[in-house]
This record gives sequence, structure tokens and C-alpha cells, in this order.
Amino acid sequence: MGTIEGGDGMRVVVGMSGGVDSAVTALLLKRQGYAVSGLFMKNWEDDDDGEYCSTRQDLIDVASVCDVIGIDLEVVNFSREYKERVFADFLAEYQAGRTPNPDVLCNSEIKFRCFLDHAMTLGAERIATGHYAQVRRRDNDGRQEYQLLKAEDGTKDQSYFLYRLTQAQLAKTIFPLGQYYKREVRRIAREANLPVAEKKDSTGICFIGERPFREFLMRYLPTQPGEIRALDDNRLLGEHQGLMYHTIGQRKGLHIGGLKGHQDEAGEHEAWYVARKDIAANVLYVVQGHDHPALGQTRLSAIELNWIAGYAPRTHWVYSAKPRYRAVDMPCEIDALEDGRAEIVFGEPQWALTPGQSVVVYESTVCLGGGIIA
RNA sequence: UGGGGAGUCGCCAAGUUGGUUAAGGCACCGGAUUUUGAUUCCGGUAUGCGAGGGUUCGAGUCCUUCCUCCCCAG
Repeated sequence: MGTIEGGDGMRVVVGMSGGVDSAVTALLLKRQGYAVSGLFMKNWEDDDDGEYCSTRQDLIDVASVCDVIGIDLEVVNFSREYKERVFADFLAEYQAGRTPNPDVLCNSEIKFRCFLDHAMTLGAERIATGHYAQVRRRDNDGRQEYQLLKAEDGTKDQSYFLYRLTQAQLAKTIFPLGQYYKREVRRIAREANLPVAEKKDSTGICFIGERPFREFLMRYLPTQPGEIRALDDNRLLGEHQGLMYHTIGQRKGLHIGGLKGHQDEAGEHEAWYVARKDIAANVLYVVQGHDHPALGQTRLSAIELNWIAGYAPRTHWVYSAKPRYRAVDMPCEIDALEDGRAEIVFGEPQWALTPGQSVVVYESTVCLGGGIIA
């Protein structure tokens, strides 16, 4: 494990969620000699009394963690900013037929903007979060440059969600967990008697939480029934309740059962997957079989690009990229880069490339940035 | 109406000459994985085989009546 520079009393505010990761983040910084304080963000209050709301418990957990570690805790509410800068875009994207990744925006707009700015007004010099990623400062021809690196624990790496960060944001950020493995983090939590040591990792949209997704969307976007057709022969196969409830590569929710004439050699049926959305006609096109060729694409075009270094990477150079979180980054090159649009070509077909999702480019373990699949 | 064929879980579909607890797939539901949405993985799902009678030690598989659907005649 690399040496971690001592805090020397530097003031850092840790964004704490109520989970183990952020708890251990605060603990580690405290041990390293930083002047640490915790900050809990409440950014969603549409259904405070709902069965899926865990905010109350999370706040209780954060409070007891801070008590054990011995740091102060502040609670802030960025609900309005979250709605305006993250959720509004989220809904607009779904309405436009794409599948956004709200947590990417949440990082660049809320955690590393609202939270960062707020921490600075509190007199902090840095913020820290429990993200599994690393920041490296290096000298690039006499200029200070910050790089975002993958986490040491490749299975937990969250650099994908952070690709929209900028030099200014990274300069103020510490990711203490970047060199740790998840099991070590839990062990540290246990040894320090942190009450959240065994708490289950949270999932679902950040600040909103996990919940039945279709029902959730239905509260904000009206249903709009339309046809489901086979991409291959245009055969009418069923009805959908709204294109936004389906995403490319999705299998669940189509309600397409066994169809005569669509069995394989063994007489069995393969599942159907969403292959395309025709927004104008409100038609959902599906194909049969996970490996249907229509689900594999080699090329994509990305917009709303962000390059962490502040300048674009090279075209026709071998990088790797992930077209979705949890994908293994695959060899690719940037074919063209102009007018704020990048054409990326992979060495092999990628499964179910989905407009609205982010494609993130890496050079070895360095996250260069990326964009949104058009 | 005459002749022929078919009715097994929401859908497709196995069920040999009657014989242990009615395959399998899709869909659906639940769980695991997962800081998006998906994918993937694991598990669950017909005391009943169109309905009623009967034969038999035993029937989805045989007999019979009725109902429904499809095809060809008219």
C-alpha cells in the first residue's frame, strides 16, 4: 500500500451516506491527522414516509458513526438542486426515449459541486467521499495535472461514475478508499466498532434508493401504450405501456411468451430483448435471443463530452472504454472527434449499446473522461 | 348441417402400446449480484390435463355424452 500523506490538520469534510464506505473514509482521514468533519446530505424528499425511504435510518447510522469516530456532523439539504440539476434531466432523458445514468450527473452537479462549494464555505480545504477511485497529482511539463485512476479493487471501481469531474474538482478531492479492497474496509470498520460494519451496500439511484423502477417512473411520466414488434419481420407481438419503461437489451417486462414458429431446434423458446425504440411511432422493436446480431454494435457516437485533463485524447490511438457501469473496459479507438462529438469504435461488438448511458474512456488505469451515448 | 382434426400451467409444447409425485422453454414472481437503468445467476410456479359420466388395481392416455375451436364440403 502506498504511503498516504499526513493530514497535518488540514480541514476536510467527508460526505457521509450512512454506509460503511463513507464511515471508514472519515475514520481513515481522522487517523491520518486531518481535521475531519462529516456532512450528511438529504437530497430527496418526495416520499419521506414511503416504504422505500431509508434516509431516517441512514442519518441515525451516520450520527452514531460520527460519535464513535469523534467528529462533528452537519446535515444539509440539496433537494432543490438535486431536482433541478439531476432529476429534471433524468426525466427529460427518459421522455426522449433514452436511458440516463443519474448518478453520473449527481456526482458532477451535487457531490462535487453543491457539496464541494458548501464545504469550502465552511472553511474546508478538501472534501472526501467513499468512492472507490484514486486521484493522482502529477507534473505535466511543469503544469500540475490531476488524474482520476481506477480503484485498486477492480471489482469495486467507481471511476466510471466520476468521469465528468474536472481538474478543479479533483484538486479538492480525496478518495481514501482508492487503495483498499472492500473486505479490508469492512474489516477496518469492524475493528473500529463502527456500527455500520456489516450494513448491506446500498443500491438504486443515489439519494433516492432502490425501488420498483417502473412504478417509480410512472409517478412522473404518464403511460403511453404502443406496439411491440419483432425487428426481424415486423410481426406484432404485444403492447407496451410506454417506451420509457424499457431500455435497450432489456428482457423483463415484455410479457412475450412462447410463440408458435419461434422455437429453436430443440423446440424451446429463447427470450426476447429490446433492440430499438422508434420514438416517433412509439413502437418498441424486439429480437429473440441474447446473442441476436442486432444487439451487438461495434461503433457508437458520444456527445456532451468531458475530458478530465482539460483536453481531448488522441484519435486513432488504442484506449479502452466501458459503455456501461460494470462492463469490462474493451479495446477501442476514437475514430473522430469534432463538434463536441466522439466516434468510438470497439475492437469487438458491444452488447446493447444504450443511448443515454455513458461511455467512459480509459488509458490503462487512468480514466480520461467520456460522454453520453447518442 | 355432413366429413375430418384439435382441446395439457398466461403462451408454445412433451407426454411411447394406460402404470411411481404431469418434461422443457417463454412469460410471471422471489432471491443473489449491482451506488443508474439493464443484463446475468439461483429458486418458485398445473392434486390437475375442455366438462360430466364410465371401464380398470391404476387413465392426460380406453369408452361415452356434451361444450369449444379449426379445416374441407354445402
